Amino acid sequence: MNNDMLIRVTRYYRALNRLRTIGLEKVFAHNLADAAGVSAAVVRKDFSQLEIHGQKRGGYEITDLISRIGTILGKGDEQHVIVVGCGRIGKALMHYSGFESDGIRIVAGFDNDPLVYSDPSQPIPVYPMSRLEEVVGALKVDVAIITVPESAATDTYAQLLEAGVTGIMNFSPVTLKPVRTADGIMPVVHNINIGLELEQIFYELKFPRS
Amino acid sequence: MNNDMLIRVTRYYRALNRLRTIGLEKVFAHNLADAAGVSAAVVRKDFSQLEIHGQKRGGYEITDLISRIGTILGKGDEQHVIVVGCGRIGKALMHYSGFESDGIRIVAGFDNDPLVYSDPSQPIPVYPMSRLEEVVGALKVDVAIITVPESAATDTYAQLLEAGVTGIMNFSPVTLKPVRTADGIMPVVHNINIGLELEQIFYELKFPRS
DNA sequence: ATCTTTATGTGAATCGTGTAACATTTTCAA
DNA sequence: TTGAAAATGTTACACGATTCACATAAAGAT
Repeated sequence: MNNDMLIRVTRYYRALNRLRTIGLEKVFAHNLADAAGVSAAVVRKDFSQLEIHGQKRGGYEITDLISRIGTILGKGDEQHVIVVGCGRIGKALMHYSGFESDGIRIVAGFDNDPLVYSDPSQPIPVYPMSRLEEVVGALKVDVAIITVPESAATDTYAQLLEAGVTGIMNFSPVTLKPVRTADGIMPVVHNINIGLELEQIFYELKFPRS
Repeated sequence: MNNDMLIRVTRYYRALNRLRTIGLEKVFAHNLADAAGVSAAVVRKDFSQLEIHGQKRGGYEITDLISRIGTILGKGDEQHVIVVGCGRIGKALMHYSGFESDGIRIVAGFDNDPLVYSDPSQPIPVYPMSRLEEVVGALKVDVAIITVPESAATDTYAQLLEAGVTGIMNFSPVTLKPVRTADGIMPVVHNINIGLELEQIFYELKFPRS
């Protein structure tokens, strides 16, 4: 499955869950198209490739669709994440409650500041970086969010790979590049650069496309 | 200019600034390619389309390149942004200092909680939502970051458009769609959905592509 | 029963983008 | 002065993804 398609399918999945809670039972291609911001043709094409079939004229049954897509997306178990770098942004993410509905749970934080990692008021345990490998091994975590300062990002990235964390969401302005590890694993890295994103917005406002 | 290309060009721009501070004067296509995580052919092609020309065998002069790309990207004046929703994430962004080097400044926050908007310890003034239009007009802001809870996102979006803010970076899990306004302006909306991003990482780990 | 409407599903056409190959130009060296 | 090496710049190509068009099937209406 393509990357763009993956995003769309995940959006379909979310939209379907919302529609189900409202009480709907059937859904049409153009509904999902609206929800995901694409055309109905794309939805049908996606489903065609995924071998998902609806009823002609009747649309798709939401319940079936959810379980079908859920399987494709590998849903099921709760997925565990750690936050490395518990400054303001890191703490904000640790407090963020919106992940739960996606089956994602933040299980630990890491920071080198004793004032942070020994603070019992945190809702989630925070450990010093020296315990990274130990905790990651014990909790079987393989995805981490990096919210350390720019200067520490590269080192942190290396330590995470060393500890066996192969999924990374990086909020630092440094662009981290995936490089196959010694044990032949290609890490998955998503770089989210807020400054870059804002710059793009300014550019698009200044030079509108259409 | 393409969206992907815009990202690359912005990356080139950043890399160039870093290289200049180090003291370099010339740069080659493959240097920038490394910095932006693409191939050298892409860099040359980008420059070709932008009508940026280097010296054969000599590469590109960094100073020229920076001013050239700066013009293309519309750099120059400092760009002002507001943060709407001053919860944990909003406050974290208001404190974040990494924007300055990009010429971006957060000039105000908005929140409906009096405990927040009357707190003088904030580094940046926070106003109640009722003063949105007034402040936006006075400060001539046209880009906002939305960090309100999911339930308030749609309303906030409408209020921002109403106030004349046409560039939006949305951190709420609701996907906001750009719709041409009454005065014929097409807003620029970037939805950043952290949960979605994490889900993608889990998927890619579970079903590796290569 | 037949006709119309509605929506799916798929094959073909189109569009855009990255890649690769190569010609071109410059520099350096012998 | 000639040749080799290094880097640019452009053209052609291949691939993928989206859109279009249309066949197909079901439901409802008259």
